[in-house]
Amino acid sequence: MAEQLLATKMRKDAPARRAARPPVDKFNARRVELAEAALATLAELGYARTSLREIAQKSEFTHGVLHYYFTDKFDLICCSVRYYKAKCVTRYDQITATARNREELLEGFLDKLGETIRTEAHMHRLWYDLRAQALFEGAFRDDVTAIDKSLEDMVWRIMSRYADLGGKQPAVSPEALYALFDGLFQKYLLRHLSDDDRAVTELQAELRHLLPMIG
Amino acid sequence: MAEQLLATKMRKDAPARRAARPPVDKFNARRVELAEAALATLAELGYARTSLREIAQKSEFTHGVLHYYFTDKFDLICCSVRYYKAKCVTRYDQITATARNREELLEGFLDKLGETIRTEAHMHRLWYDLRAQALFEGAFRDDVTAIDKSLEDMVWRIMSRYADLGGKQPAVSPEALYALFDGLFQKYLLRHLSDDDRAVTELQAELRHLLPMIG
DNA sequence: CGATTTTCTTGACGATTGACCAAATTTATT
DNA sequence: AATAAATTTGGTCAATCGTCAAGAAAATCG
Repeated sequence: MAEQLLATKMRKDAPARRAARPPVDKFNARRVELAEAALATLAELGYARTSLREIAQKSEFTHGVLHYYFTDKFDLICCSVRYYKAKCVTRYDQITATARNREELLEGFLDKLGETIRTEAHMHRLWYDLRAQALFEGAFRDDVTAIDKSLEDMVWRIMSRYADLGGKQPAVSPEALYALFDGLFQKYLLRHLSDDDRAVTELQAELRHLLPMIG
Repeated sequence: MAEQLLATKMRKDAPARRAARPPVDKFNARRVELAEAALATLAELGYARTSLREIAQKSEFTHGVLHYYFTDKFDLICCSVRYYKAKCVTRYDQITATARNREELLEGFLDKLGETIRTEAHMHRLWYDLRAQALFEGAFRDDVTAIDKSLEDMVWRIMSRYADLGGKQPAVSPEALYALFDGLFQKYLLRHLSDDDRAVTELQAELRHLLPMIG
């Protein structure tokens, strides 16, 4: 899972012993544990109201330990964002790989989409929050851009397979397709979080109507 | 311009004299003035780092006056958001009304689009920031949803006219069209703010290729 | 077991925040 | 001009922020 990318802070004595086996990435394991607490806090409160003390409270440690594992708040949040990425981009791969016809792929995709918007709405809103922060804070831009690309690829894999199962080619570019999906998802996520019970169903209906037109 | 919508706080003696002519909305005029300062601050710093003192510093007043015209920070920001709306949604109406053929409309639209993303990038990123905040803070949701609808209508007016000039009908729903435009704009705005000089040109190229396919 | 290192807690710091208020000032009314 | 009302100032308040350092606790090792 490319833990190496998460290690932006090194323990002081790391270079001394390179082959020390068991505790090699106990350090990084704890970083990931704290990053998870950070993600949970960010998803609940949003970037603007997330403090280090709140994050620590969601973990099993006190606030001081965050500065032992991370150089500062940016380091922690960037680590969280990178960790977040890995959990998202393979969400539909199983369906894409196993679906045997267009119907199966479409309905499998819409099911999974509905499930994630219902059960992980807070994580999705966090993504849109962080992407907006990247418009202001340059420190987030590389990570956000990379995640955007991963999501674009993910959407393209689904659409390519869908078109392929119909012997067609997608009628739009990968970036236009992702823009469309992303824009729709964002809109219906807001409706869902506003307690609109029809939001998920109508998003699925919109996509069910849209996909056959695209590929 | 429906200033009434901006008046969420009333002066104490307002009900006493209804027909008092000149100072009727001097109160609201100052609210708007402060809302403009708030918008400028939000566009520069983002929601997360915008404080009342920073806003006051961008105005010609001190921070205490904000609590004279607004009940609290939410009241001020909501007022700013409503004020923001009026400035955006008519941006392309002139071109839509005067264009005499598809080419003229398309190029006029793309010109205006390029101009606004270049000169008003900070205001655009503020919009995406506030829309993300609405995912967390219910107090923003009604205003954000209303603005989203206004923007959807704006995009639909352009597309309808464009299709009409070609004797066609738009091939997608208004919401799908807006989702597509919004998603693309958001992506290229990030690129533009990341000092990617090709961002605006490539956004225009993408849309130049896309519009003829839609209507 | 004792020594050493790693990990974690605790409390403090300077700065900043939104909110609030009394007094000073300006503007309008009589 | 005198009075009243509206507006603005500037300071205070309690709360909270990120950061840091000193030392307790736990783990590791000779």
